[in-house]
Amino acid sequence: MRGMAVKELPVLRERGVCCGLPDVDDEWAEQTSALMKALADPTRLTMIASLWKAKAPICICDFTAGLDLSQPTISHHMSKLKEAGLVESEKRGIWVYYRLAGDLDAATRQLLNKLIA
Amino acid sequence: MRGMAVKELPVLRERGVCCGLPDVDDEWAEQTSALMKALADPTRLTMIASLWKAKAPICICDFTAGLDLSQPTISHHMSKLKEAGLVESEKRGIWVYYRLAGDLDAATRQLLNKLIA
DNA sequence: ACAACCCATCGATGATTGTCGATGGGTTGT
DNA sequence: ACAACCCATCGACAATCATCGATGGGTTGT
Repeated sequence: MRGMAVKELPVLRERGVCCGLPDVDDEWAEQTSALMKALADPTRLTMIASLWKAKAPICICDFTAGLDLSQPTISHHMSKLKEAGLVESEKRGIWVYYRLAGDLDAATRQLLNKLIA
Repeated sequence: MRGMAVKELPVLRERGVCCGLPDVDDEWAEQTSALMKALADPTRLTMIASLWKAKAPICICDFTAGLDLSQPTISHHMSKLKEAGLVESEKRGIWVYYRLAGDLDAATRQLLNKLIA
């Protein structure tokens, strides 16, 4: 049975004619790629993983102190995660705490679970 | 119990001092973000989803015909997926067929499963 | 041999992105 | 009131990226 599918690949085939592709929803692709973009950076992944593991809000000052990047850059990355709907923020005095968004849909949660755990 | 963690967020806190962040492996972040980058495009996501659903090799000419992009662009995207280790290619006559990589690790497979299904 | 076709690569271009310094609003302690 | 601190935003800059036209190697049918 090994390699059976490979053998069935047509060597002769009418030129200029395409068979159908499986249906893939454009909107799904657009939304999902937006989520992937939000996670397509080591710093943002580290932030998300930290919040995931901590299971508690984390002051952004801790990221600024712990990650080797400037404060505006840290703020910028967190802003992207917020824009993607992955995190929420809460101001306490002069500090701002971030946590995973409470209304994360189950699919995204399972995705992060596979990704991080 | 609701909101308990929030109430415990410190309003007073020694300035200039950071608590520890959860351990997040740098190498994990780097590798995972590379995978996310490969998936952070609607066209590439559509390609991966098509191959996933088809469970069979697909001629790249079908992508060129089905997706509204130039042939070099399609080739470029598929090349990125190949570089990321997500797909393999095989030449049959004048056609090139692509399929999901056979040596995809279980974690990546589960990830794609959550992502697509 | 030749024309037609598939596909990868190259070079160019406009858009997006990651990063930082500078700035300013908001809060706290003196 | 004032100084010190946290943080978001702005402007700038280099790097990366998505896209396309042009080109060329490889394959097939005439």
